[in-house]
Amino acid sequence: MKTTRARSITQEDVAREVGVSRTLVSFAFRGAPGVSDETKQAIFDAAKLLGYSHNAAAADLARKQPATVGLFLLDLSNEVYVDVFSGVREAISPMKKRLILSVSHSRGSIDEGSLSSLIEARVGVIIAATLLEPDSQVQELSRTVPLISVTRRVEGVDSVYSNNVAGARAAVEHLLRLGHTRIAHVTGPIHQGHEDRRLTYEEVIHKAGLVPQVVYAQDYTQEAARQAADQLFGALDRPTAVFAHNDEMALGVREIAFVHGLEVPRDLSLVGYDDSRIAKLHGIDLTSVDLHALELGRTAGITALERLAKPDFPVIDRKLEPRLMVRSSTAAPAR
Amino acid sequence: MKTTRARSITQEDVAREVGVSRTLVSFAFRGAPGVSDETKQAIFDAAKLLGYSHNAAAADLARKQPATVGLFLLDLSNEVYVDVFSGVREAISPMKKRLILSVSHSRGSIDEGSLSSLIEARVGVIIAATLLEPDSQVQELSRTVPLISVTRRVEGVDSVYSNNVAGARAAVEHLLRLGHTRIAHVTGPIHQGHEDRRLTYEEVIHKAGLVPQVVYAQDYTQEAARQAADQLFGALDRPTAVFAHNDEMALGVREIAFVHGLEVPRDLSLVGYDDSRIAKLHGIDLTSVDLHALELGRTAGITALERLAKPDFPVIDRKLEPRLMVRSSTAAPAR
DNA sequence: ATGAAAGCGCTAACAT
DNA sequence: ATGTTAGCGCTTTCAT
Repeated sequence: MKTTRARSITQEDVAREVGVSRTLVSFAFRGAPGVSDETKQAIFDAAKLLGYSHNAAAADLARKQPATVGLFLLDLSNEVYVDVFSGVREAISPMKKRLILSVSHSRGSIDEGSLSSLIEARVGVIIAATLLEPDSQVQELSRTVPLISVTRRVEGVDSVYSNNVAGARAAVEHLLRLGHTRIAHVTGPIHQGHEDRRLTYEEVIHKAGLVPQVVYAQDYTQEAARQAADQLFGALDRPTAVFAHNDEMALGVREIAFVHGLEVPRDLSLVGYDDSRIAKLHGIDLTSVDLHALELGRTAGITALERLAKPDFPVIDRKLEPRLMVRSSTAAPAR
Repeated sequence: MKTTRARSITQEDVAREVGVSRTLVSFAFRGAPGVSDETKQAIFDAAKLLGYSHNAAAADLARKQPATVGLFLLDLSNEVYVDVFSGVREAISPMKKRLILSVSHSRGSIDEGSLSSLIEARVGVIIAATLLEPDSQVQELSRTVPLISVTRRVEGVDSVYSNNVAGARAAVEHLLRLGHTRIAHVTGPIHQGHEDRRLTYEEVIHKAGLVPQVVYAQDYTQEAARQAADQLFGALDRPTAVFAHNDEMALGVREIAFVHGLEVPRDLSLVGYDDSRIAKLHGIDLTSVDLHALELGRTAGITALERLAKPDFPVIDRKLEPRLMVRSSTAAPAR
């Protein structure tokens, strides 16, 4: 039943069928002015008849400047990135830009291939959420292709991000206010540009006259957090509260705490970050910092469009303010 | 600080720099035989020096048959599709195929654009999870480009799917065995090829001498389910158990049940479908049918590769068997 | 091992 | 309103 797909139907074929030049066909398909309604209709009819479909690769090649936005996402199983995607698409789809997606292969370490696949696709601009590379590499990349860094501010590079210092501060202060004195922080490996939450945690804890306790997981996923947090709950003076780098990690901590017989919030207060849908579920009710991922995506999309239009515009820097969402995963420590 | 990006560096530039023909450069980059190690090295060096990067659009155009796999995903906020993605990539990445992603715009209705964007990108094969179009349209599409339908069997089209009849039967029979007599089913709109779960539910319920109660939500999302299931819990003889089309919808039902003051499983037993990570969380513990989404993706990836290699091979049909995962969201009804 | 040359399907001046 | 023409950057016979 498979028909042989020899040579594909081209605009030339359509032109011949209608009896016009290929230019008209090209014009018609791009809605360019200067084609009579009559011929336009004839062209569309013939195209449908012949089964013509536009060849984006050829068009991209012929066109001088690319009409494509590349979106790099770190990890699809973290809902934040799905939200960023939705936001970007929302912002971009009204324009006639194509959006091509690239998802990182590695969840906690540096990833080369995903970015270069975008570059090879000759996108006009790359929106990247989240880059783990050091600033210098990001800056270098942005010299090759216009780049919008999302969820992370990079000096000299268009950046759309959330105020992580404010978010982390709100989270930790919330726990302090509840009366916790042994508050741990669970995070991923150290990467430049991703230290605000941890550093703020350490600072606030210090200022309160307490001792910070940071656990580094292998990456930023639920699984890694679960594994890393295990050590936390074996000791006698285990923490009574944990501030996790993100909701996924908070969920991992929550699972392993349960394995140790600890209930949230009775035995352990837990704060996440991202305010994902899961955090809001009854039975999870995770206190979390909302960084407005969808809005981050929208803003990044708009920024990308602006950058595409004005390559020489000064560096754009957009910071959103997060919001602590208090739920029942946090409470005063048992005494 | 933005440097002007005039004309991009081409193989021609590299060739000139090294003092060879562009053929050699092309050969070198594709690892084609017939280039001395010496010149190959010189070419790579020059490429790096000039900042050359391969142009995929141009290559695709010049190459006769495309080396790209297109993947269509219905909804990224449903973890099943993220798993399918992971599986597909896992299967495909060892080969040198590129993978391009397209995510549906509409979550519960038919979506034209996303598929055509894949066709316009001239992919060699499309893996689609999940297509909502009627069989006839899917079959027609598969005549344009080789198509692998995932999570749904379509006659005459390569299909990789799970046995939904067995899965739904296991789910409903589990509830019957617990003693439930008022079991409702919450699902999305009626689409050809997506009725196995509902039909099986109805059949099993009927055979048990009970009355089926089906609620149709606007699409297959948590939000839609929440909204649609509201009516379920107002009535006096409300169901004591709900079998949802998927985990997302089950979660939606769970939330609205809670709003009505119902606890799971005390007042309501709940069965989902997909066995996503959320289902496994402590506090959620959702009984669910595992359809092995990751494996579905892997299998689809392999199938796509096979189809690419042998366009005229007979239609491939691969069915996986699901598994009911019983957790504490289901219990005997209160009496 | 290396090179010359044709052409992939399309866009975009530039003509008419 | 319509047609002519010259590429875009690459792959790929076919020569040498």
